[in-house]
Amino acid sequence: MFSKACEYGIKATLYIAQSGNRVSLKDIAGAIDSPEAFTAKILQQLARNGIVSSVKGPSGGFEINEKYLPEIRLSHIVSAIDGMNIYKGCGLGLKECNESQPCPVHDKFKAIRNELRKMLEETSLEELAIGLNQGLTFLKR
Amino acid sequence: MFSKACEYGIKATLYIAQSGNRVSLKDIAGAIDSPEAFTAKILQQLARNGIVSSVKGPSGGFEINEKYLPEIRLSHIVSAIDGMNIYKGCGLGLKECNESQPCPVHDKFKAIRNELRKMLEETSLEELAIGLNQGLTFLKR
DNA sequence: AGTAAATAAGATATAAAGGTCTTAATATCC
DNA sequence: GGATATTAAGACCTTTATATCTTATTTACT
Repeated sequence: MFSKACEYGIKATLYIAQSGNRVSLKDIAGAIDSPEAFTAKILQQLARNGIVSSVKGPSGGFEINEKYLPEIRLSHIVSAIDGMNIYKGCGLGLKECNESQPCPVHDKFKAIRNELRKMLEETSLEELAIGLNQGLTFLKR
Repeated sequence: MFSKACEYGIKATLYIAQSGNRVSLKDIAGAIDSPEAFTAKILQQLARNGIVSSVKGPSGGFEINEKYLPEIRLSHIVSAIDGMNIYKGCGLGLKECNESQPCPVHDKFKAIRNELRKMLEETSLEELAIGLNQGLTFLKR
């Protein structure tokens, strides 16, 4: 469904959100069981997109402004990393595919993709962090 | 959503279904605008899985037994080519993820994936071929 | 100021997906 | 039986995604 980068991105952001304070790359990679250097790349990308902020130097790391936390949705992370590919683009790979000249599965795909989009747009980091903090959900296994 | 191979596989099978008789690789690749040699690979895979049958030699090609046509679902093609990855596997890439120890998006993903599965299992080639034959839907653009 | 601890950025390496090429096998037609 | 048209199979090439390594840059602390 998502790229590996996007999976790591979501998990990393969730870990930062759930921790409530600044955390180091090493902590993040450890907590979500991801390759450290690759995770760094993804966090840089998220930082450039304003989803997390990074602090250099000793006791540096990544953090999320408490104030913005409730507004961050999964859709923000996904589009920062995977772009809009999931939302648009034909399910069968046609260069163009729309209501007037659709591929054979156009309507059926559209319905499902809309569900997915809706879900990603409605799900906030804050909401997901609750289950994590209660020990009901997990970022690695 | 699907691999390129799977996209070509669906389009190729649809073209064969819609044509109603035996068609050559060249015809198929032309009709769905796909690389010929790569399409051949995919058709071989579909033939091994019994979804299409192939005939060698002059006037050979690929065909689908009329009798089985109404029973072929998108899910058959997808699982023949992409395997079960779409159905199972954690949305965030956890090695294990289930009701008792789920990832933070487990339930939300599950709902959408079930929709997708349902759609693929319920959609028959025959059904999709109708729109194609009526010129309402397209396999290339 | 100097040192150490962190992230940033760019170059490089590896693996997987996507795609091509060559040779073999099979069937048709003369 | 030989020539030709087709698919089958396997080796190979190319591109993209995944991952690592190296060298800045920034900041805290002494």
